[in-house]
Amino acid sequence: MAATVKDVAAAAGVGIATVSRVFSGNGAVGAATRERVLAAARELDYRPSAVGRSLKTRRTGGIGLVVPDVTDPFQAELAAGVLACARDLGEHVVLDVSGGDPGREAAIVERMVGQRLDGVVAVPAGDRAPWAAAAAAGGGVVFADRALPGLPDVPAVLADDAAGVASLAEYLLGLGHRRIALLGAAPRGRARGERERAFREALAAAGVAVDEELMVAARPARDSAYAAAAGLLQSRPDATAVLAATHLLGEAAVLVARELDLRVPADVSIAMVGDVAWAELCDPPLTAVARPGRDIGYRACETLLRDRNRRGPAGPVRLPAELVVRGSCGPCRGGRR
Amino acid sequence: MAATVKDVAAAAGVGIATVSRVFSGNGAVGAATRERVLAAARELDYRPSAVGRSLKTRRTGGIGLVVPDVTDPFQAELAAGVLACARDLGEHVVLDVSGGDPGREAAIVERMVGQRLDGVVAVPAGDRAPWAAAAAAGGGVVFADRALPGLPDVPAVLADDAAGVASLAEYLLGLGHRRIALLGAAPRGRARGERERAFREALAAAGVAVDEELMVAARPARDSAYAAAAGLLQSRPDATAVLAATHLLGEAAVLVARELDLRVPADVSIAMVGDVAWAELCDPPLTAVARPGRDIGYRACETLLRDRNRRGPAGPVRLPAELVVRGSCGPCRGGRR
DNA sequence: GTGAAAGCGCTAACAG
DNA sequence: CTGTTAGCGCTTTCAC
Repeated sequence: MAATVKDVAAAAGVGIATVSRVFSGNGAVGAATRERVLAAARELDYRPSAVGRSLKTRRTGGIGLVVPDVTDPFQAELAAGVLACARDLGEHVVLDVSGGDPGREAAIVERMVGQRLDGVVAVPAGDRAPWAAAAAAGGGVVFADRALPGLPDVPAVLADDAAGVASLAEYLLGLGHRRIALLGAAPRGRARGERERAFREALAAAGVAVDEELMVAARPARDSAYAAAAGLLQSRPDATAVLAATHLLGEAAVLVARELDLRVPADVSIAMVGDVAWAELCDPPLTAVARPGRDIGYRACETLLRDRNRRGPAGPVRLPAELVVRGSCGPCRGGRR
Repeated sequence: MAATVKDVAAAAGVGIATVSRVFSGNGAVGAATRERVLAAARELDYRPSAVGRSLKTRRTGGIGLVVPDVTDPFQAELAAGVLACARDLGEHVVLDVSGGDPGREAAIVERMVGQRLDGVVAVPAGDRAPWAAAAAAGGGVVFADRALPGLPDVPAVLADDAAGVASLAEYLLGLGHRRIALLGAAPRGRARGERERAFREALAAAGVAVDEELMVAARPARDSAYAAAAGLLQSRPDATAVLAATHLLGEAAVLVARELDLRVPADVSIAMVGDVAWAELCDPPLTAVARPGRDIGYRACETLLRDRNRRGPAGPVRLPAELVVRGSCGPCRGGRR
């Protein structure tokens, strides 16, 4: 049984309030008394209970972090950023993964609210209801990496993917490519994402017509990504460059290209959004847009904890994404056919 | 201000105990009364406070997880396993990263004990003091992925690296290699790790003498790994195979080999311990020993939560590591010189 | 500077 | 079945 203030007070021959003062730092305590208390505490191996304290102060000193999948390198970076900021600000972090499932996410958020965490940073799965509820319940919420439409009051910290994709598209265009495929477009009928919009705009700005068959959709899973890449590379040998919208899609493109014995970049140029560790290891190293996952996490946590009072800026914060040129893109040579 | 049992009780016209019974599930409540309580709760947007409950029940329903770096793919897998098990058992997880720094780790553990978590799963940084203290304070501790000598009472769930390295070494030996370098041996004078011992034993069993200059040490950081790999590959062109003890070292070997224009596996065979995503993406795909990170995490958490009572087995649990043969190792062709 | 007492939100006897 | 009561460990007035 762990020792309590009461035990320490008794052992030190003081009142419990004094013990509290010593450990919470609030209120003045005489030097001699303080020593006696500390000695008694050490003797009893006393550690203040965060639970008791939280009940009284109505603050847990912890925040929640919910991401679809910690195993994803980008999300792991983001988590590391949140953890770093939380440490700097003296908070702890309760982590949970949603698997991208709105139902699971809702349950997680509900639980975190019940835990009375000081707020939660999230890469939301898609459903806005749980977040609206959490915000209504008084818990602070900040989105990271992606925001949800229809929740303008929830601050968001995102990567500037529009700029990132634009610079990548311009780079490809500058290399002479005209038939550039986008791996990871929206399925027919669904709303276009930010990356796709930026891509289309870049083409338009260069006076290049969009070939809708080069806008390939895929679900965010390995098998679907692979199927999409295989379908594209096999059916359109005239495509001279592939811009993968995610690192999963980029991985699929690299794998399929190898399977098909395509030389990169001689037969086809490949680039992707999201600069993960293997980009530098594959042969040739992959050109990519580096998204600042760690910074996004740090900033999101900071926004949650520090900027809670001041009104956030109108619209989400955007952190710059940087084009990292490696060897996977070359001048356009007309495609293979 | 969040609603409390008292508010709900008043609104529903019942006693607070009844409200508690409805939400905690303990004790029977009449159907009609339950409905009234639920209605009142919904009306007030009431959520039971985990803090109040924890104070009373003396259980937080949460565990701690401390790893050196969530950004490491293996540790991320391990974390995912812990998270999965915790979810299955209804616990939440407080995550923190030590950066491999014993001081930081000690502070983290100390805090977690103060939080009255039900236990902690850890990939320990090296210092045993904080863990001894935590165990003494009554918190359960389970090590994952690596154990600390001198703490026999702390259960551990590890990969069977000895078997993994042995099978990898035998594979290389079977390919005819005799001058096999081990990237990631212990520095001169420090105790040999399990992987190194297994490697030496495998050589001995095959009647191959150990060339101490092929046992290369490196700190677990990218720059050090790279330097070690570069030093080895440049100074010993007669080495025909490299066994990297970690994925960081494997990465370094691949990078240096490319830098030096060595063909893999024609000029040198490369293999590593730890099967990360990029192993399949690099060219040629890397042969590796897959360590079951997720299972280790799951099992460690399970051991912490479920098996607390039964005496653990003597010695750590070992989960099998599996050799995944890809294209980076070929028959020995005598080295380059 | 220090102690006594009240109470944070909840659960668990114990009565009724 | 349901209400009353007594704390869980801590912080915080309020007196002294």
